[in-house]
Amino acid sequence: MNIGQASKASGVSAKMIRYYEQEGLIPPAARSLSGYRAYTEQDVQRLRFIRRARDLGFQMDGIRELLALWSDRSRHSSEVKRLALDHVERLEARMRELRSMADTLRTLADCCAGDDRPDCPILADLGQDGTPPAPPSPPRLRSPRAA
Amino acid sequence: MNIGQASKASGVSAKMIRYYEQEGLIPPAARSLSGYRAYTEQDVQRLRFIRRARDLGFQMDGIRELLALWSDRSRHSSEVKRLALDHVERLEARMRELRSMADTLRTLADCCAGDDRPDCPILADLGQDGTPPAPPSPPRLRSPRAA
DNA sequence: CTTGACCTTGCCATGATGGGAAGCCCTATC
DNA sequence: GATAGGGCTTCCCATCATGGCAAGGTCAAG
Repeated sequence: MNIGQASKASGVSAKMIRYYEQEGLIPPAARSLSGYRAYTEQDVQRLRFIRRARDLGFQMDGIRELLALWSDRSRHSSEVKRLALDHVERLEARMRELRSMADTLRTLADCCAGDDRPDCPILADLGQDGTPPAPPSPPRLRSPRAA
Repeated sequence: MNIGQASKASGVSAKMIRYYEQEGLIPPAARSLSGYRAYTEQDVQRLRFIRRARDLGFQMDGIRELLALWSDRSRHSSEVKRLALDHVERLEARMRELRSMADTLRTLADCCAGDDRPDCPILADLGQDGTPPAPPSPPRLRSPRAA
């Protein structure tokens, strides 16, 4: 099977197949006399594994570890599980970051009239020194003593 | 104010300040006789604006638009709001992607014993052909007519 | 004047991916 | 057998935002 067929069969672009080979994620492919890379069903299976892992948000290093465990018949499933759960934690940490951004922005947008006037708490906030939008802060009372 | 001070005051690294200048996000800084960049409070404020926007997950293009609106005194707040809400949508779309990955992985991990045996549904799933773990699909009936 | 901290520019690297060029190979069709 | 079109090869470049490093100029304090 040439690289084009392997690409279609695995869902990994030919470009990425060559890249994975270069990075050692897959062994160097066999070559035909004319230098074309030749793939077996087994190779394609490995590529599919990589694609599935990538779809789950793993990156090269994580995929490398998964592949190592995959081909290690004396592995302990606890190792795989730990890798997976660690990754779930990373994903969830990232989600929390995004949630925080989205919440902040949504709150600001809720305070924005969204009409044809220029006044906008979103820009006002971005242009401000501090970090938070506007806590309770009853805008400047008479005596700034307790500020 | 030299770039170091501006960096500290804005929370943007000197490296990034130069990069933003090169990319046109901020105007070319004034220069001292010896070629050092010189910043005013106003410049620092613009840098802080950029940093805050970046912290909210905007990238250069979005920041560029926000900056344009920021310095456009005839802007309509509706434009700003639209930008903000569009970005909230992008953030939430990304969160949904991550959620889906995490859920899939969590489900697989839940099915994994996590002991010292090698059997592991996580690896088994990654090594599989199809995308989902196991739909109903009663594998190959007698007549593939209707396939 | 020396030292050390700061600034300058320029180049390189990241991670995963795509684009494109120049050139070779294979197959089908005439 | 020649030609056309598509697939393959390698190599280089670009992304986006960021950091690192190196060589050299500048400044302030001692």
